[in-house]
Amino acid sequence: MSSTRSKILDTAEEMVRAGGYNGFSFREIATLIGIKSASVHHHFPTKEALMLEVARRYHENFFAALGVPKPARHSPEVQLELYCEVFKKAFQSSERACLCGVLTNEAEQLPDSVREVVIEFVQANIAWLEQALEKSPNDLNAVKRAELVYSALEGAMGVASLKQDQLWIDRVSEAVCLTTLSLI
Amino acid sequence: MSSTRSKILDTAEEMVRAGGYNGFSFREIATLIGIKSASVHHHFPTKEALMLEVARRYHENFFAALGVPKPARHSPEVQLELYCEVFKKAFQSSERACLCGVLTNEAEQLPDSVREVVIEFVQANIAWLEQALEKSPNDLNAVKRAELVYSALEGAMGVASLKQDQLWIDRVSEAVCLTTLSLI
DNA sequence: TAAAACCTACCTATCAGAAGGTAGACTGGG
DNA sequence: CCCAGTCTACCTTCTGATAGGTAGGTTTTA
Repeated sequence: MSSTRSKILDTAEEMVRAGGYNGFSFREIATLIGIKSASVHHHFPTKEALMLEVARRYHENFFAALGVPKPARHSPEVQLELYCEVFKKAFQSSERACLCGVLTNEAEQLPDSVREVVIEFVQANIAWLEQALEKSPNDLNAVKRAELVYSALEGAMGVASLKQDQLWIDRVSEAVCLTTLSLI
Repeated sequence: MSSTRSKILDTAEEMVRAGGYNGFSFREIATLIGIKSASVHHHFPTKEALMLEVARRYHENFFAALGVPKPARHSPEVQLELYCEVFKKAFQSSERACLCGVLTNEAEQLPDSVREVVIEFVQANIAWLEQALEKSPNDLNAVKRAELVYSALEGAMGVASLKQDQLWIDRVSEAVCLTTLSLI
């Protein structure tokens, strides 16, 4: 409940989403929240530990917003729209790309533990989408559809943050909803 | 001509694709090609100048592989498959994500000049796809289709490099070709 | 044609600043 | 008193960048 601790996590998340793992420093976080870098080390001993907790928290929040897929209760259309909504909200919260999307594009230089968390995020997304879309009538199997949807939204979020244009996500979301579920 | 110069560009490109703009240094490039960092500065005075030339070269090579879209001569299907092929080849060349895709996810911390080159790359891709797809029968307009295709392939390339799995691009390419052109 | 001037590509040495991280001391509330 | 939270002070390593020098080739000019 230490408010400093969550301020550190908030600031770190924003900075990673702005410039990646190599784009933030203990000193800068400290300055932004008005403490010294040694105090940040008190809460998170290493950069890897801090990054790890930021990534885990992001994962949790993301899937909390998403909920459990309910293929029995909601149509694929409805669930796909919900999925797109969560990406839109994630973007709106800071006008920046997905934390794990950013980390994905630095994978090779990431500490192993962080890369694993990112991979888990991807797999959790695919699993969610597979369940949500499995009943849609389509000659593409659920895995391929899921991977397309996830790739498209991550890509769209990156471009939206590059161009500072929320409409990119809106248009790609619309296109993804229309095309993904429209095959015979 | 100067082989050192192109070695620097090659090495820098690989390092950026591995870890972004903040993921490479003059010293590391120099060490990898067997010279001193001051000699890298002789060829490229600043990091921004080096990054700029790497990005411009990548843009050129990418569109050289793509060629000019020929909507009169080739069907949208054929051209979309060609487009996916170029992404596949770009991945295969180093098992890494698209240079501009990586830079997209660091946009905020990039020098302005570099960010502009990245934005131009995105716009050139959309323009190419719009031309290639404009004749496809579809109730989605060409812009939305183009943005979906580009977002999906950039996203897929990121995940493919994260998971070191070329099949991600193959599957997303297949899905994108099937769904994008299949509406009434 | 020979000397002077210049250019290219590298080098050594160095800088100031920022990075991640550590040790030890201070402070205020339970 | 204890201890979480913060501080000062510092270390080492790396960063982008600069100054100045050297060897060798080319170009200009007297």
